Order: sequence, then C-alpha cells, then structure tokens
Amino acid sequence: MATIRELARLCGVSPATVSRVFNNPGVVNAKTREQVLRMARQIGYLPNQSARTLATKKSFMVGLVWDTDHRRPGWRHPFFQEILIGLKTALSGRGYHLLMLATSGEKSHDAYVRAVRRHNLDGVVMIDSGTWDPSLRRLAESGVPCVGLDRPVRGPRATYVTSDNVGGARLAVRHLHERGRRAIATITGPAHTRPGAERLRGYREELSRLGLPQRPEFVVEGDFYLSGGHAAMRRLLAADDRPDAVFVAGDEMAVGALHAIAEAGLKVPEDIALVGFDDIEVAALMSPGLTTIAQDKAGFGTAAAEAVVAMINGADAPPPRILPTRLVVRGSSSPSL
Amino acid sequence: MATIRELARLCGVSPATVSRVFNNPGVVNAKTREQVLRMARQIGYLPNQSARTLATKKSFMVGLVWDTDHRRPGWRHPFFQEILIGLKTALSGRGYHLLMLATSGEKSHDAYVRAVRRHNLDGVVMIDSGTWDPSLRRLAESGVPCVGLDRPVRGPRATYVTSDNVGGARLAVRHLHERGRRAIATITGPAHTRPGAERLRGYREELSRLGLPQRPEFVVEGDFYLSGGHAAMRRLLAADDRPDAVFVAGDEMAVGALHAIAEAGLKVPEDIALVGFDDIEVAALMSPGLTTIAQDKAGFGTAAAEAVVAMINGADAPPPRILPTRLVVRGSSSPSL
DNA sequence: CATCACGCTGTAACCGGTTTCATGTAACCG
DNA sequence: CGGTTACATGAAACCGGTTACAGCGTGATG
Repeated sequence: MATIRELARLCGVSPATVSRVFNNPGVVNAKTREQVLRMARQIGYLPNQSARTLATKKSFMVGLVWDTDHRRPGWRHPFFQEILIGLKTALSGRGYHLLMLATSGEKSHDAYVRAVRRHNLDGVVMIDSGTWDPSLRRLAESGVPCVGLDRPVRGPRATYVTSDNVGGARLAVRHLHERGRRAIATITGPAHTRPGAERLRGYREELSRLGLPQRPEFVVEGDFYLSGGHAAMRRLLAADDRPDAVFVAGDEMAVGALHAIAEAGLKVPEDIALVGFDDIEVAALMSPGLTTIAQDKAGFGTAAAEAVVAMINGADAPPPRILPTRLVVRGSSSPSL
Repeated sequence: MATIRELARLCGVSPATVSRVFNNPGVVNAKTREQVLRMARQIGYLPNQSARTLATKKSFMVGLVWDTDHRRPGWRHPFFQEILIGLKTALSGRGYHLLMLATSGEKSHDAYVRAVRRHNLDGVVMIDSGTWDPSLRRLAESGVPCVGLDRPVRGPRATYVTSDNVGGARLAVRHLHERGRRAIATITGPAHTRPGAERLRGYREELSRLGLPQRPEFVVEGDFYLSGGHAAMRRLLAADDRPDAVFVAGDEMAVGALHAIAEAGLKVPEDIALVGFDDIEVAALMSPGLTTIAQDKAGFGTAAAEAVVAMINGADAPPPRILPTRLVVRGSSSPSL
C-alpha cells in the first residue's frame, strides 16, 4: 500500500504538499499538482480513510439506526428498501457512506451513542418503530446531527422527515366522497403512532369539511398489519349499519380488509369502496387494484440525506420536512355500477 | 473525548497496559485490569476505532455491495430486507459492522476495490443483479474475503450462498404431480440468470423422474417480474393444448400469471394449479394464497456472515453454501374439486 | 535598496491507538 | 544461592494522514 510519504518522495515534494493536492488543491502550484496527481494514479495511491478520520475527526460516514427487534413493528417499514436506496444514493452523491449501526445485543442505554462516538460518525439517520427507546432518545440528545424517518426526533441538532399524513387522509376521504360514498368509515393505525394519529385526524377534518357526521362506530383501530385490517373490517361489517366506503390507513391492512369483505360475500368496489395508504407494491398487484395514497418513497431518503449533510456542515437543524402525498386511483374505488 | 493516555495517567499505568486490558486481557494482572476497567467506565472512555484501524489494519467493517442501478433487476431482490436483517444481526454478533458501499457515480472499473482499500474493509458481501459487472469481478479477484448472495462469485477468497433451486423446483413439480396434474408447464426466469437456469433444470429433472414428457411449448421464459409472468401465461393459454398446472419460477411472476388466468376466465386452482418460488410476502396475501417454494431468507444473511468472518479469520474460502428450500402449500394448488 | 506581501512549500507535531522489545520482579529449581 | 523462567509492565516507534507555523523566492512598493 502506497502511503503519502512514498508518493511525496517519488514526486520530490513533502507529504504536506501531497496532502494539500487532495484537500486544498487551490493553494498548490498547478504544475506540482498535476505531477502529484499523475504519479498518484500511476502507483495507485489511495488516501487511508482511517488516518484521515483520526486526524480530522471527520469520518464521512453516517450511521443508520434501524431497529430490527422483531417484537416491534418498525423493522419492516412499508418501503424500507426504497428509502434505503434514496438515502444511499443521496449520501454517496455528497461524499458520505452509510454504516448500518448495530448494538451487538448490548442493552446499555447508550449503546448507540457509544457506537457513534467510537466510529466518529458525522451524523445519524433513524428509521424504526417510533417507540421512544431510551437509547435512541440519548442519541438524539447527544448532539450528533440526527434525522428521523417517519418519526419525530427531538434534540439539539435533530429533525425529521415524514409524509403529509393529514393531507393524504383528506385526499382519500374527498375521493370517496366524490365517488358518491357517504357512509365512510376508517380503519386506523395504532393511536400511539404518529402516522396512525395523523391519518385519523385527516379523516376527521375532511368529514367535517364535507359536512358528513362523525360516527364513532365508523372508526376502528388496526395495527398496520394484515390481520389487524382483517379483524377491523369484520367489526365494521358486523355492525347494523355498514359503511359503503372505508379509508384504511395502511395498504397492508387494506389487503386484510379486502379479504374480510370477500369472505362476507360482498364485493369491492360495488358494495364497499376501499382506499389505502402507502402504495406498497402489493397495492397494484391485487385484484381489484387498490386505490391508495402514495408517499414519496425516494423523497424520504433524499430529504434525510440533505438534512443530515446540512447539519454536518454546520447548519442549524432545519424544520421537519413534510413530503407531499398523492392519490393513486385503482379499481377498489371505481365508480360502483 | 478521553484518550488512552489520559486513562492511563489516571490509573497510574502506561498506555500500553490499558491497550492490553482491552485487547489481550489475559496478560495483564487481574487487579490492574479491574482498576482500568472501572476507571474507563467512570470517565466514559471509548477506544477510537479509526486509530485502531490505522494501527492494526482491521476495521471490523464488512462492505455491502448492493447494485441499485435501476436498469438491472438485482436491486430489488425478492427478500432483500430479510437478508439484510440476517446479515446485520449475524455480523454484529461477531463484532462486525456493515458499511453500504457506494461508488459515488464513479464509473471506474475498480471503484469498489478502491472503496474497500480506502476504508480498510475486512470483507465484502455482494447482492446484486448477477451480471458480471467488471468492477465486481475485480473486487472478487482483488483478494478481499468476498461472499456472493444468490450469485456465484469466483476469486481467491470468494464463495457464495444460494438456495437449492434445483431441489425446490423438483419439489414444486412433484407436488403438482401428486395433486393429479399431468400437463405441467413452467414459466422460467431469464435463462442467463443462475436461479432461472437452475429452476428450469429442476423442473426438467423431475418431469423425467416422473416419466412425464418434456414439451418445449410448455416452457416459456419470463423475466422474474409481474409483467413477464403475465405475458408468459398468456402465451401458455393461447396454445391449443393448455396446461393444467404451471410451475412459475418466481412469486412475482406467479401473481402476473394469476391475473392472466383470471382475465382468460379460468380459475385457480380448478382449471390451472400454480406453484411459485420465493415465498414473498404477497404470496400469502393473494386469494387464493399462492403455493410456493420458500427460501430460507434469514439463512442467507447468517450464512454469508459466517462465511465472510471465517475467511477474515484466515480460513480458506468455504465451498458454496446451498440453503434448503421447502414447499409451502396454499390455495393455488389445492386439490381441484 | 530595504521592505513587504504573496504564493508556495517543507518541518514537525499531532491525532489515538498497537506492538515490539527491554526491563524489573518474583517464583522456581537443582 | 545462582540461574532460569514466567509474568507484568513501560518506553518508544509506528500506523498514515493533517495542519500550524516558519521559511523561501519573487516581484512590487516606497
């Protein structure tokens, strides 16, 4: 492995000059610079990142906190993969790498903080269950630039990225109303999760705006999973007065709901129209296709990368970024015949 | 930030001793060791990984090469997320972290090699399209311990992990045969991909074993995607003599096939039974549920971690690891009425 | 001509660990 | 009791970069 001193010797200059060629090209004489670059290519010189980090305290690495505890829901965020692609791409475009943080089972409250310190991470992105794990709170409060994905994060240099859940839910309800539905129920996410609460709020707001009554029996709490959607739908169907449309606050629950409706011998969209939320891959694969509120998947990653890099470069924590959502119409909300 | 010299001073020992406490606890006197550990905890001392790496050339980081070029299929491996969880967990249990490698758009043939060198990565895991990208070939040949996921990798210290595609395909065909089907077609993956070729081979082998004829018109090539499955199924249905069962070499294609069958006014499983491959999440969500060949998702990650760590610790490249597959029976292959 | 500014470069200390080698001490053995 | 050995530790070099500071040559300025 070629070192900076070797390269310097070959070029007849000092290591400092070589270093400057790479970090501060402006200050070094054009001729010298060219020569150093040429020689560097020739002998395959590569600056050693560890040495650099040791000297500068900048690692050009961002940690990804991704809580894969199977008891919690977060580990399978509906479009984790797309977020990850966006994040990786956006970070690498800015010269940063992504380190998957792991606590090696260590259950200390500052396991993450320690990992971040140990590796001199420049910033952190968190995507997880949204439960306020103390070790995550510590992390956000520790002062590293910190961006939460789909979960609020508070700390001296922390911000977050989320979708416009309220607006999306309103879009969904408005759409069902435009399709002529008036008895619009909702299956919500868990009340303690932020997306769950916000989507419910949007549903309520839009009902008010449309002058439709708020009917408590039309609000059933689900769990964002298939089985929860199934169970919730069965409860809705069991009531005397069943809805003619349901806004389901998550696509996976919507699939469960779809099955429950079919089991009850009813048809979508003829008897009950359905609108989901997320636009996961399955949504397009169902029959009928699932009308849903799409989130800007790649946008999550990009926005997170932007925010964390900005903070790394000394900016104050930017305000939370709310990504727009949009309605994707498919068969499950087609005009009934 | 507390350094090793500070800690040493506080304990009245030399930095060397402190270092030994952490790396070679056996050689240092029990009393001294305890004292150092206690003091370390008290002042929150954390060894700096960059300094360590600089001195030892071991980073305890493994790179993940994940080609997200959208023109290639690899970036959305059917169960990327599960593999990633398995990998992360298994690595972290062995004291390694996972660094998502990115080439920052650099199109050099040894972009990956350079990234690995620069960061002193101890090993690499690759999951991608399976196309022989020259920069990946270089990487495998560069001598870093290297494990391919669902793709063969050759190099001085390289091996790979894959599923028993042949065996799985045979299971599928045998199952359809047991259900009384005799006109068993297949929709394959692209012939140039390894899983595609192997699953086709399994299909052929099992037909032979069962004494069923090989009918060229019953073999249609797909692309592992929804649309390819749909198109392939239409071709099968258009023939004079249509099959009563299809082994589809990927679940996503199977979903496409299912739609094509429905569009043709036929029923699954009554008219045509279907068996997929992969056991992706959708498989259980369809109606009818998709009978499929399940792969050991978490096993991929674990096996890859084991292999790469073994090689890092000096072992020779272990032979390729073939993970067992198993049949998951659902509605799409129920006995026809 | 002395002075100064400017542009470029080198020297050397430093980042925070690890590791070789030497050394001191205590135990052990014939 | 002298010599060997094992054990525990410290001094110092080293890993490969960065950077504060000093120095040098050149041309401009008073």
